[in-house]
Amino acid sequence: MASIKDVARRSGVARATVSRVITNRGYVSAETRRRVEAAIQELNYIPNALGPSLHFKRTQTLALVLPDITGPFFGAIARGAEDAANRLGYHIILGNTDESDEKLEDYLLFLAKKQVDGFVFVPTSQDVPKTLQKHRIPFVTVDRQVNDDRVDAVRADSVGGAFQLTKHLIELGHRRIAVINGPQDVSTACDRAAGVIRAFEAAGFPEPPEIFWSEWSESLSYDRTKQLLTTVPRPTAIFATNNNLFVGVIRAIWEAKLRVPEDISLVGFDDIPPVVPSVLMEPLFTVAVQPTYEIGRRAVELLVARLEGKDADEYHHIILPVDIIVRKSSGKPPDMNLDN
Amino acid sequence: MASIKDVARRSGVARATVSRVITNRGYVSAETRRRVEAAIQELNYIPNALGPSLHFKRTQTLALVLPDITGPFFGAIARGAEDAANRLGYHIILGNTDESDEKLEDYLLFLAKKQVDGFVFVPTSQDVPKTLQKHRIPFVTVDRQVNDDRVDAVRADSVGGAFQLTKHLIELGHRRIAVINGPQDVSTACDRAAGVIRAFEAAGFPEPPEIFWSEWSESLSYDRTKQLLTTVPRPTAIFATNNNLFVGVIRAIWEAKLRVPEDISLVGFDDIPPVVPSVLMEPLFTVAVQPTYEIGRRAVELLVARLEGKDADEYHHIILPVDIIVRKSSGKPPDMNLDN
DNA sequence: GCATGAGGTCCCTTGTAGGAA
DNA sequence: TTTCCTACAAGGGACCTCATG
Repeated sequence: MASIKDVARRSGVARATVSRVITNRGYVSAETRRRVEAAIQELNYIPNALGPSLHFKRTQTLALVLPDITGPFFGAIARGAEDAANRLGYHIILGNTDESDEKLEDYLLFLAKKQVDGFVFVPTSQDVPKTLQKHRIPFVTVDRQVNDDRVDAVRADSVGGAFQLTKHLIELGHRRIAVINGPQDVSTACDRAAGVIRAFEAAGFPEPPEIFWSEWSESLSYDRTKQLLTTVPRPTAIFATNNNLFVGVIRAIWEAKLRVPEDISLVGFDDIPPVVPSVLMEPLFTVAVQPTYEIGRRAVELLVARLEGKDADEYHHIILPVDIIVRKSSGKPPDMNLDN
Repeated sequence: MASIKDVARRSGVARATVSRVITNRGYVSAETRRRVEAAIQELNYIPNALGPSLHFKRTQTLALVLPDITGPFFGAIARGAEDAANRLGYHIILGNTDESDEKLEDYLLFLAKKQVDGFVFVPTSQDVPKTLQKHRIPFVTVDRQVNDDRVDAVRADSVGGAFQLTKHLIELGHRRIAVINGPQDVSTACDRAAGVIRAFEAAGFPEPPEIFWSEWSESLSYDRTKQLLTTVPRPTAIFATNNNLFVGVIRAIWEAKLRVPEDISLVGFDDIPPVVPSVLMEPLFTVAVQPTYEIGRRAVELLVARLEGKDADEYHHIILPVDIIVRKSSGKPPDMNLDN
């Protein structure tokens, strides 16, 4: 690989002059510039970015570490992040944690060694990872919160989304609403539970609804829902707090041959991916949709702003609104007349 | 950020000694090692990988450049690639091209400056990108072919998949099969057309089926299918050669209120993502499924093998088999009795 | 003031050569 | 001789100072 030295020799100038040509700084005569550019062509010279990185202590590289790039939710976040990074002159290194704390710490450490300028990551626990804490590397959390306010964070309004969905069910007349939720140590699950509870309080109900905590797992959700359908009286509506859980619920409902929404109403967080047009799905699902692409985009923008020293002392929590899309999976409860 | 120099000063030894402690090479007394390790702790020292990268001309970083990380096909490829890279001690920088030649070249050039060790990319045209050709940077193409055999490549068996699907339709009795295909300058589209033609030849039919070339676009596929349904006699089966096209076909069929497979049979390349369990979809689709995760994994393994100098003169074309999953969207043609 | 060259320093780490105990 | 450690160069580039036309 040709280096700046080779170009200098070939064009008969000093290294500094080549540097001046490339960076477009300082005085360079037209003739010299021509000769240098010719040498660059002939040698197929590509400037080595490691030099400047070493010099400026900047690699123009960010790390994006999330549970799993496969799937529409984190996939779209990644795309939003990559687009923003690209626009701002950065590149993105990707890491998948599969929700493992250990894997997350591994990535953080290795990528810190590689001198990435900052991290965008989805927390796998409530704690700020040690590596970041110890080494004061800039970062932005996405999707989930950590138990420290002095961080930059971008996430969707889980509380609001859950509140709206629940309010929607309540307004339709539902009282026995079951919530199939994620793990208790993940902030999005807690927030969605909080939104449900708030909606019940706002409606003046004395008792909060039953909330089932587990993993973000389709099969656990399926099992739980099957069990739930045997209780008497049966819930008139089920709220699944993410995509995976929702699928488990749907499967169980389908198998029980219940009609939606005539026998039971369903609402969920995160939309069904649009690959299969919704026209194919009966019923069409009422959901809260998170602005995934925006989450990724805003996270990178926030991180880059911090890297460039804006608002050095302030921490930003960006909470993006979710869209409530009311479709056909939610309707009046079957026992409305009995209930009231 | 503390550097090796700071550690050396703090522990009262030379830089090289610190290096020996870190890399576990050469002679270091137990006492010196202890002192150095203490200093590393106290200073929160993280070795800067830019140093070794400069020295060894290796960054342990690969680039993955594909059309769009969003969506199940490239998403799974990315995951397979990242897992393999991680296992082999590499990291992955991600780029999205949106099928643009220009964006692809941009990424290649910028990432070459960053000294990535090699590229895995999805070609956006039949030509090997200039940057790679000129600078002899190792690379592996995935999914699509380029018009040069002297490259490493990993892809699924499009010809075979299309052959099998078509054969399946022919065996069911179909003769008027329409193929909704991608652009003529993308190898996967050509290969799938070739597979269809080969199946017709194998069956001893004099005429090949009608193949409609366009973009990988849902809406174009939708338009084309609507038009197609007005022809007399109507095709008895449609083969959509990728996911997007398939969705367009399905939409058009749905709107025309045709029954599948009673009125018309449908087969497609790439499965519908499993987020919505197939139990929800009527009918269940007959498809050729590509081993996406494997494609990504094998591509990175192949690239790393080349980087490490194995088989320096040989080029590997890895063609992975596709799974034909026969479900309910394909059946006997409605006019079977008339036709025969 | 303009245009360049020469030379050095810095960024960080590693490998080699060689000195000292 | 063996063990332990230091000094130096190299790797690629940016930038700065001086000096010289």
